[in-house]
Amino acid sequence: MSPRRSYDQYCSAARALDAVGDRWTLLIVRELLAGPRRYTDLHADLPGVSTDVLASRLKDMERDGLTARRRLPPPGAAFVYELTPRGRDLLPVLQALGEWGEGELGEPRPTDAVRAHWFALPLLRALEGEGTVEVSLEEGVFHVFAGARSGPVYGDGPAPGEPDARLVLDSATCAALAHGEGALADAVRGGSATVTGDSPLAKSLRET
Amino acid sequence: MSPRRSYDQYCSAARALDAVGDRWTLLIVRELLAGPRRYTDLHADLPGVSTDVLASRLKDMERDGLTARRRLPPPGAAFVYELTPRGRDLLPVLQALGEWGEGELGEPRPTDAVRAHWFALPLLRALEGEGTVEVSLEEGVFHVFAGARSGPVYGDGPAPGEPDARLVLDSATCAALAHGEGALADAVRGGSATVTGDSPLAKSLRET
DNA sequence: CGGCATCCGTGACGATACTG
DNA sequence: CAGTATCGTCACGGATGCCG
Repeated sequence: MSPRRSYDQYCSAARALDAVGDRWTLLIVRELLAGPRRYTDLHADLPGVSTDVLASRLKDMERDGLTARRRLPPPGAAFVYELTPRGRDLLPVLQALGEWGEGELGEPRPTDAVRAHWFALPLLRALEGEGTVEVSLEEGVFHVFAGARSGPVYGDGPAPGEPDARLVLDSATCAALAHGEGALADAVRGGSATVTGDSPLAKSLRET
Repeated sequence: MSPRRSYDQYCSAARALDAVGDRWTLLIVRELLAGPRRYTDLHADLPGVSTDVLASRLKDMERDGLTARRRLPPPGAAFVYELTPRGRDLLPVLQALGEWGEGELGEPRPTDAVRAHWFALPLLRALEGEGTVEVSLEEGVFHVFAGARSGPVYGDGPAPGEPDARLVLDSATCAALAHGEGALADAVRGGSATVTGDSPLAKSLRET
């Protein structure tokens, strides 16, 4: 079960760490920000987590109101885990961590796992406006819902329906995007990125 | 030593958790945001941490560039630990955690430790402008440096020198401040808070 | 006395195997 | 597919000891 080991400090940050400070918990939230996921999918996208720890965390998170367990309607009646609004509110925490962590990211190490939708978190900060953007990296395709107020924040694979903009670039450019001003415009000019679409969002992307 | 257990994921949030995801690490950062502290002071303000874990975390954090160990000039030549700029950049992470954690804070539990300067983190977000504010709670006195770009972000005890504003309130009001609009103005009107000072910062406090 | 290092019991973690 | 069971290992928390 969860932190029966509380810090026992009357401090909101310590209370937050009581709930999400355990190993893997925030990474599970990162996965669920992509929408409802099955146990096996979570396990596949969290290399290194053991089955019992994943099961234990999911129980804790449900008890603490971060996630809900729901049975999918047939066919394919499986269980999925999804974030509650309270759990979704952890997005700023993950963004702050991600922003800080970009300073340590560097090049991928040989031992590093990579998933395309992990680039969604830093990309989200760089996006102004609202709309759906589909992003194609060599590592795979994902999509982000900029400005979404409920439901998934991003997702794996192509966007459901026609996106407001399509982005084709390499992962290095995608990582650089979160950092700088004009990085995308420069990348487009340099040929290492392509923006497709005529929505306001696509236009603003070309100018950023 | 530190996370010899890396998540091994090419993701900036996971990298951040590699560095600061260990138990106690972020709470040590919270303490050091108040300025340089000695080992014994850290141990006193982090009830529950064992001596060896504290020593180990401080070593890890120094190795990872989050903190520096410095010898104080005589008299009283002791070692102090302080944040590097890189470590200070974790402030947004702690603020995001603190903001989220306020939803779980509630009333102090009998087992909870309390330190006055733990209220500085949520208060900082509520402060517009720049300047020094001295805050007096029943639990003690602390001060915050709003808009500080280097050096400590807050501190225990009275402000060094004359603050731009003085605040007298109870901890419940202080906790409520971070949440709402006009909370401080209402508290002043209701008599549960007092603002002293004629600086622009004090004026803006009275109006917020 | 401040600043750790050592020892020890308990619990959390990671890997594998197994079951409904 | 979705976990539970088992087990070895390591991290944590508490106490105590050492050393300047």
